[in-house]
Amino acid sequence: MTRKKVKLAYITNDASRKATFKKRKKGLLKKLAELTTLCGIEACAIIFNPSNSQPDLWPSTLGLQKVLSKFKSLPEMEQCKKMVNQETFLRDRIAKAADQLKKLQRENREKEITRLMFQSLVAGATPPPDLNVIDLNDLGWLVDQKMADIGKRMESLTVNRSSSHVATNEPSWFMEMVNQGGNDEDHMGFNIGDDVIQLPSFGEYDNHGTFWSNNVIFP
Amino acid sequence: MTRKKVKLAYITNDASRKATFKKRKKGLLKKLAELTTLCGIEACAIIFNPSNSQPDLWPSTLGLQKVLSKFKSLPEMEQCKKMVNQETFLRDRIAKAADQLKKLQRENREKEITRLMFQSLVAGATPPPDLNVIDLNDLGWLVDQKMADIGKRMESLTVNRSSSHVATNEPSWFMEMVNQGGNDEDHMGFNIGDDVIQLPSFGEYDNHGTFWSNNVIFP
DNA sequence: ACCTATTAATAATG
DNA sequence: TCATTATTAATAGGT
Repeated sequence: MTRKKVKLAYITNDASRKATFKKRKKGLLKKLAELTTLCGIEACAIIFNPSNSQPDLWPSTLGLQKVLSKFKSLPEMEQCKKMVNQETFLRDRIAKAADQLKKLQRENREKEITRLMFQSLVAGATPPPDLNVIDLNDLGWLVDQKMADIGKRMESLTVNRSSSHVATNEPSWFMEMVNQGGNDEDHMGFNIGDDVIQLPSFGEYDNHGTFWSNNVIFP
Repeated sequence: MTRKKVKLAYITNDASRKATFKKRKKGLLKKLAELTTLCGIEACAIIFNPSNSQPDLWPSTLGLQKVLSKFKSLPEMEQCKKMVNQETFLRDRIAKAADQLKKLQRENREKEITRLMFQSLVAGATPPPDLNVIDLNDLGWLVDQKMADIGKRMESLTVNRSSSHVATNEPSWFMEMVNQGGNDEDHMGFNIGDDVIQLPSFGEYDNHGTFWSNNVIFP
């Protein structure tokens, strides 16, 4: 979980696997200790270690025995309830990944349409060749949104012309376009001659009730 | 582990404890699943849940039984070896905390003496009233160090007078004093009239073999 | 339940 | 192996 996002798969390299095992076992047992302390519960763990023949146990043998006997004293039916198995975990993980994928796809779609919009604004630019109905719909929606934002902005400027403080109801994407400072990463842009036009990123701050077509495409 | 550093103690508030239990149990089991996958080992956990009577188990009952029987089949002696108990964890944690305390105390000492040094440099400043022998020793040592650094810096400037690139053997604390840009936090300073003099922070970059008295005071 | 600021865990490296 | 550091993951408190 650092320097690199680790793939959840058996680590084939012996040294790495051993090192990871050591670190993660330590971290896991620490977590378990914290859980029992924080929540005042009983719990135990048995971790077999192929290179040691003896398993790592937590908590001490006595505590472990206590938990085990308590567990064994439960009727079988009770033991099976509330069971958490690998399948549950995998389903959970897949669902999460799918959610994130969907979110990213929506973001990408938004950025793509935004790029289209600005591309279309450039005088003499070749029109994007392959716009289908869905693209055009989204593009139209986005343009409407932006125009509305600009309208609000103008109104705000008119109303607050004499006041010195910044109006609070400005669309943030507009502010981002105005304030071009800061880091250039993640920004889209295009060139006209030697001028670079910075486009806003329309990220998290652009939450005007998104209604993108890929809500349908990726339900 | 966020928004606030949590104290490792039983959570008395019922709702908080329940929420924490839920979150942490989930995290713990995820870690356990990862450990088994990454390292190709067998492990299990039993977590009793006071509000549910049924314990949370991992992995599925079958896997758990397998691990348990494997464990029970070991001779008692083997079971006890490699045992990790709460005392070990507490000792570990205490040792770690003590180390960090020591480190911080050393850093504080260093900053304090540095502050003294610069205070003493101000013309007409009232001399700090309660300097004992140890303080004076450290102060003298620090002054010697800084003078040596300054000497090196001057030499470096003399040697490299005509070259345009920055000499690499400059003491970093000196560079920090010269380059006053960036954030002001963590810097010490004092005023003369309306001028603010920024002092360097002597943090991690000031590792000229520190030899502070609190090495003795806090062994 | 979800969010995000913050702390904790840890992969890679020396 | 141990320490460091850059990065990701877990999660406390709040909505």
